[in-house]
Amino acid sequence: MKAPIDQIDRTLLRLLQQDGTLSLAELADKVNLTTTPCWKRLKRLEENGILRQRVALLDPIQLGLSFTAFVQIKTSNHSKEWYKSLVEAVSDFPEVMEFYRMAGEYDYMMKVQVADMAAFDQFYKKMVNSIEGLTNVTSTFAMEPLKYTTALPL
Amino acid sequence: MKAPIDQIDRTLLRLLQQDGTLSLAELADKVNLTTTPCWKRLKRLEENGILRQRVALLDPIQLGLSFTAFVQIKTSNHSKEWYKSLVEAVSDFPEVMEFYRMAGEYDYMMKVQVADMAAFDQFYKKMVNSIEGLTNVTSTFAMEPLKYTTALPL
DNA sequence: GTTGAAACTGTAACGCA
DNA sequence: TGCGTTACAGTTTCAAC
Repeated sequence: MKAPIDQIDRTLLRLLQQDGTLSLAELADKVNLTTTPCWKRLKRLEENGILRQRVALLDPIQLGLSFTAFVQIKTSNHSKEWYKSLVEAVSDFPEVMEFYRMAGEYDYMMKVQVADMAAFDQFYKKMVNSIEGLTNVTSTFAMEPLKYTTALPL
Repeated sequence: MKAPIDQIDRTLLRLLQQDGTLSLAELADKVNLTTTPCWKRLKRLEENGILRQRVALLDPIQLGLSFTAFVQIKTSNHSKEWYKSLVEAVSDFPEVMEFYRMAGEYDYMMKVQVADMAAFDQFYKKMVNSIEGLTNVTSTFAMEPLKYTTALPL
């Protein structure tokens, strides 16, 4: 069940997180296997959830969603119930692309992707109004994206 | 050359950024087209760079890379040359998954993905030593990832 | 790890509105 | 110009070796 990941698996993962269109034959070739054993490895990686999903990445600029904001939150309520409702509420916003519970001064941080400042303002009001118990909310804005990758450093 | 994106295109993009394994026939079915026109739309979206790439998303936990840090940077050097060398140097670190020039107190922010605090410390030293002109570097750490998606809110 | 065969997919030429 | 029909080549999937 819990088969360890060897070098070949890692290479396959590295290749696929860079280019998900690689065919089985191409992948097999790059790791010096034939298609079947390569295919079995991929199946296993999918079953184990190491290969979580395959997705298309889109261009935020051409789609008019190039405004990135980071919202940091402080709260005085640290109960489990409040936490659960917060996570649910925030996760339901499609504009929130990342959300973390943080160490340090702020309790939570989220990355928000929207069209422009006006759209962010709308989002902000919507969010703050729908969540009780926030003692401090502060936003910072990205002026220019310099790097974005989904590839883990394997 | 610059064909506008209609509702069908948007639906295709929305579907593919959620699940990149959908076949042409499935996609065509969901937007009430046959495969050929659907295929032509996808080709056009790829050519225009709206559909930028297809990738596999991996599980950071199983790969032992579940430590997320945000590093914020201030600089006194705002020359173009320094900026260029900074962007290049930082982008070359595979641990840096996101990097932004920011408005507000800090000039730059990056998201760093590594194994653990020890690995982060190593990365931190490596980075700070390889970049001149940083007047202030501060790091905050994620204790728990609550949401992560690559899907733009279309 | 290999072979090979069946099912499915992507690709493109061709007509039709 | 955009869509549908059809056919062919390439790919994935998987059983048997």
